Amino acid sequence: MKLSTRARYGTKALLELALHENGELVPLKEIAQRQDIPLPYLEHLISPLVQAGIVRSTRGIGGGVSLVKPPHQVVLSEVILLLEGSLAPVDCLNHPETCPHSGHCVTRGLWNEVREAISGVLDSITLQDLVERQRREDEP
Amino acid sequence: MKLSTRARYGTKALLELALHENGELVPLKEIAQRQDIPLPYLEHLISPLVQAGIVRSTRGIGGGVSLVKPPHQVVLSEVILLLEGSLAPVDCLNHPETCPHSGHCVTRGLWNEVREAISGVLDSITLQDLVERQRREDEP
DNA sequence: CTCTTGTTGACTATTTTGGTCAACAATTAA
DNA sequence: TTAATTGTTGACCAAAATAGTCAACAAGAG
Repeated sequence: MKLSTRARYGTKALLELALHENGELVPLKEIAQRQDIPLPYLEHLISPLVQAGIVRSTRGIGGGVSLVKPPHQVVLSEVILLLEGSLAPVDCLNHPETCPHSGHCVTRGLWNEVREAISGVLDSITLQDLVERQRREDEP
Repeated sequence: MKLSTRARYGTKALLELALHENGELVPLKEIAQRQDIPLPYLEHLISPLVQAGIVRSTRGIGGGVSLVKPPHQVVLSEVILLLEGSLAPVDCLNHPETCPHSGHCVTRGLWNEVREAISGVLDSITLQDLVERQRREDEP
């Protein structure tokens, strides 16, 4: 039940972007340094975020990446789903056909409740929430 | 964020035991067959459950395993914690010393909320609940 | 046109997971 | 007491997932 580094790194990278409010471009190199992420690995994490329309990018001098939407519109469930592939703790929730017992499996119902609990939390938190927590952490 | 087969198989095995109410001994071979678990693998899953006092075992002819406590006293969080090693989606929750930022990391707080959501569900469900769901599934 | 920065795909290394095998211990029945 | 049965343990192995690297390329800016 561990989160992959993709999800962890990706979340931290987006938080970093959200902290640069005005849609300012931030070079991947800077994100990599500030969040301790290997640059070539970060490049692979950013790519799906760009394709999903969460992040936009510009190349060349002064280039970098930034959020497309304001932080309060980026919900974490969307992010984790994208980076992790799924929020389900077992495959049979997304692909019932892979298990012959899906239709009448009691444990499957259990894992479904776990998934809903996870989604519930991640649906309710946005990048803006993380930004505010960070500010509270930094200043008082 | 996938559950290991250890946790999935283990839960199914315990449910199987809970369905044999009276503390009746069930051979591992039977559990393995009914739940589609490789027998030698199941043996390794049962072992920690025996050591944790959740299951007792008897060898020899007519031997097998059974629950130590009645199903309503076996909480799933205990089981999953045992088989999975942890309910935390990231290691830094259990071992803050492994990450230099633990003390002031915003994402860590987020993952902690996820863990609490998972625990909340698993704390509230016992083997007896699963048994009842199974009965409801079987009979009407 | 060259420097910088992002993009892509192939590749590799490491770790985790899932599973097997064999030797052994305990229990029961013949 | 011996043989069959069933659980126990530890070593071992294979496959898959994960994490990470490298190199070639594309596109902007000076």
